[in-house]
Amino acid sequence: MAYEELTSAPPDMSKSQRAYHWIKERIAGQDFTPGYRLVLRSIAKELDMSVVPVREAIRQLEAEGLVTFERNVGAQVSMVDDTRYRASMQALSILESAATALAARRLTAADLRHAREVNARMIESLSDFDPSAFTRLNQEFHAALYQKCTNARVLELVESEWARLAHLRESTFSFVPGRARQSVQEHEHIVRLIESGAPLGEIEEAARRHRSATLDAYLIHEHPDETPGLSAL
Amino acid sequence: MAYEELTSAPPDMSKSQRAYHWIKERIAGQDFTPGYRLVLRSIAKELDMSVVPVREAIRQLEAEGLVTFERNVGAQVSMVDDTRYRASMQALSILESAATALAARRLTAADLRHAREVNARMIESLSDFDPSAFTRLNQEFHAALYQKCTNARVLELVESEWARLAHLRESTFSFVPGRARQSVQEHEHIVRLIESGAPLGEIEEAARRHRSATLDAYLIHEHPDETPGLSAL
DNA sequence: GTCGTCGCGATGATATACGATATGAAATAT
DNA sequence: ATATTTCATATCGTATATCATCGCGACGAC
Repeated sequence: MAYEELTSAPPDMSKSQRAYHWIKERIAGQDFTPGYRLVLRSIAKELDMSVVPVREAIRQLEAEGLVTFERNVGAQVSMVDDTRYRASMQALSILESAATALAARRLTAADLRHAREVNARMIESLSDFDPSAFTRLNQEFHAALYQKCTNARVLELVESEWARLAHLRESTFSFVPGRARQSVQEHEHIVRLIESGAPLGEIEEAARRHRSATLDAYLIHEHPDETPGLSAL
Repeated sequence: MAYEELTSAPPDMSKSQRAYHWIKERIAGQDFTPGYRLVLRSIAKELDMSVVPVREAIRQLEAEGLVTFERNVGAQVSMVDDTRYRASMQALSILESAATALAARRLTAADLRHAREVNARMIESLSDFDPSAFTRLNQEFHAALYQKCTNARVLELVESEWARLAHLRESTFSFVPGRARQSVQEHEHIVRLIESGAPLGEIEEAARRHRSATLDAYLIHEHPDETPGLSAL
């Protein structure tokens, strides 16, 4: 295991919280991939603490859905079968579009400029064949739009859902030819709607359609046999 | 503390899970009201176990937002200030309306009949001046509509948000004169929409408007000074 | 050769013990 | 009289130790 103290230290952090963040980062960073077994004693040893704080950390992660715990067997990074992936995506779609609408009226000209700039860099990342950058920028773009959501709880839910999908962020766009470019156009469309002061309902609908289209593209590409339109709504 | 073994026992349940459910029920049942301090030792003693499982349980509840933990101080049932209450209500509104739409096509004639029956009992509870029954039936009605939601994740989120609001279930309807009756009518309207195979978008919108109206009624009644329409969307 | 059983090692689950920290009340100084 | 310090107590945080359970492989019976 290469890096160690990257998480460095808010020195006043309980061990259980340190464990929590450490594991979470490892999952997000794909060091621990779905199915990876989290062994209490090993992690405790690695972090130089006892097993109790580690247990707590893992329980928290379980409550967030990143980790699955089976009694007397142990914990592992959540497997994401296709059904769950779709479900989570749709939940994210519902929540994020609402958050975007709730944030729309608060976005300043500067915010919109920033969003457009990110979107422009997404186009560059396409020419550079850099899917990883594309994914990162995509998240940044969306965050820019929903960040100022007036409803703190909805914001929390959106971010928690994002975290849950983190391990497979990479996979979506790169697989579906043409979808990325279309996505960038839809982004511009949403920005225009916000800019023009369109009704919130319209903004929400556009944001949701955008996510649904992504999911549909994925589904059609991965499961051409199934009836499409699963992401209806 | 009066009752004890109501939770009775799936006898094969880990102590930490037992603690988890026990505390959760107490919160839902208003034995532990917001602000109540959860003392590890006391709970452990009460449940005849050590503090470790109790800690774990409380951490889980914290992750769900029912409990707040402060380091070296302890845990207490989450305070719900007004801002949070509204935020959670709105989140519920967004999620539940989506869940209802996602369930609509799966509801059978029997399901709809059941929903109507519950709604009828709500009217009775009004003549009986039984707000507690009204509240319970209200939840039952809504559950009947969203229960068959095709998206398991969205269903989870809805129920988690419900739990989070559980401690103040009682308070909403009884306070706002006339709202209850109007609510029952809106219920009937939603059932009709589902029955007639209306577009999902329309069903979702109706369900959301229904919840928003409830929240608005509450806000106007409790905070007549503020600008209404906060629940916009 | 296959199936079942027994036992051992790995790992989780829980208990107990001790140290750390916060909170509030009493004591003291100004 | 008030502010500040001290100290006692309640409570949490973590480590260590023990018990329970699971999974797997060896062995033996059929």
